[in-house]
Amino acid sequence: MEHTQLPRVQRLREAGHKLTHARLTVLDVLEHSSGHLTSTEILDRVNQVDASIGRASVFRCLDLFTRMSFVRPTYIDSSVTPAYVLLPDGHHHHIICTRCGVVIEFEDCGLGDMAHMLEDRLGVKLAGHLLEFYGLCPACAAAPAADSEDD
Amino acid sequence: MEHTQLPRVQRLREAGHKLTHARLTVLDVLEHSSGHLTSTEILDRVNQVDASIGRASVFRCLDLFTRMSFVRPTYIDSSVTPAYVLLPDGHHHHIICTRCGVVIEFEDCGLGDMAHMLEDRLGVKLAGHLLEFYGLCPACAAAPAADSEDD
DNA sequence: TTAGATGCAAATAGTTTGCATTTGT
DNA sequence: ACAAATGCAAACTATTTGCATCTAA
Repeated sequence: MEHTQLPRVQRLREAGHKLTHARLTVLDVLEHSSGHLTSTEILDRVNQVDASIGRASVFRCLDLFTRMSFVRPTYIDSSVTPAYVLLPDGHHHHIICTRCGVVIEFEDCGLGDMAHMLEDRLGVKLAGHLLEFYGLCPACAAAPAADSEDD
Repeated sequence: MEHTQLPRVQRLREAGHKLTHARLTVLDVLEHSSGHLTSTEILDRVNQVDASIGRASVFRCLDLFTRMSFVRPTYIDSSVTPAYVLLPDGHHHHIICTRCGVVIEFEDCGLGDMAHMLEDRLGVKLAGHLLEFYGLCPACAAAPAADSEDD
């Protein structure tokens, strides 16, 4: 299992954190994910890769990564467990299919402008944003409806 | 304890839900809050008002209210428990101050256009979206830095 | 070498469920 | 009156902690 040496790894090191196997593995799992995983899913995938990594360590990683802004726990639906959204350096956001769960990423978002307008109008100083659309992916949109929709 | 007869109560009734004491109390607590409370805080306040209301009912209310879009569970910081943010009637989004945690709501978002463009371009069918900006509220932006920005 | 990080498993929290009873309509 | 909702308490799930050991630097 090779751990892609992305900037995040550098950031970890520069912040004085050891580049341990557990951390690299969790990071790897996150970076190879759709961008949205619950703690349970992460736990699961990490253990698939290396069953010797303890649950506690995974949570500790998640906590560290949240603190380092690698990731942000979010509530997508009313589920009990938060989804950890990997905060990308670049600006790509996603569309989550509410039926099959597929995540479609897109980069172009006009939010830079919007952010500036908000800063201007509200006096805030914005640093980042999270944009997610919910709906049906092309496949599910084409498939015959199975349940009621909500707007 | 009088329960302010806001539209939400009507909405409950119209959706065919009974206006029970538990529901009205939880709603009341939410509506008299700063706008974001954790389940534990809600539980707590509800019991302060009426200790006979069970925890389960509070969770059931929270669930119902989430489903009715009265409230949205959100992660403000990396805390374990979600904060239930009371959603105003209109379609709106928010800016979360990463320093003091205040939530500033705004309504105007050009996402309708963006959504249409995405539907067109990607073949998806969008139903909703979540937009959150992170940054500093006017007060925090103005205040002298108190601690390091990054750990 | 040495402090920081880990894994384990037990302890805690947070949330849900089943069911008899109560309550809103 | 009747179905929906409740309260209780037990069942569950998710997360954290203490501590001896291990490992990255």
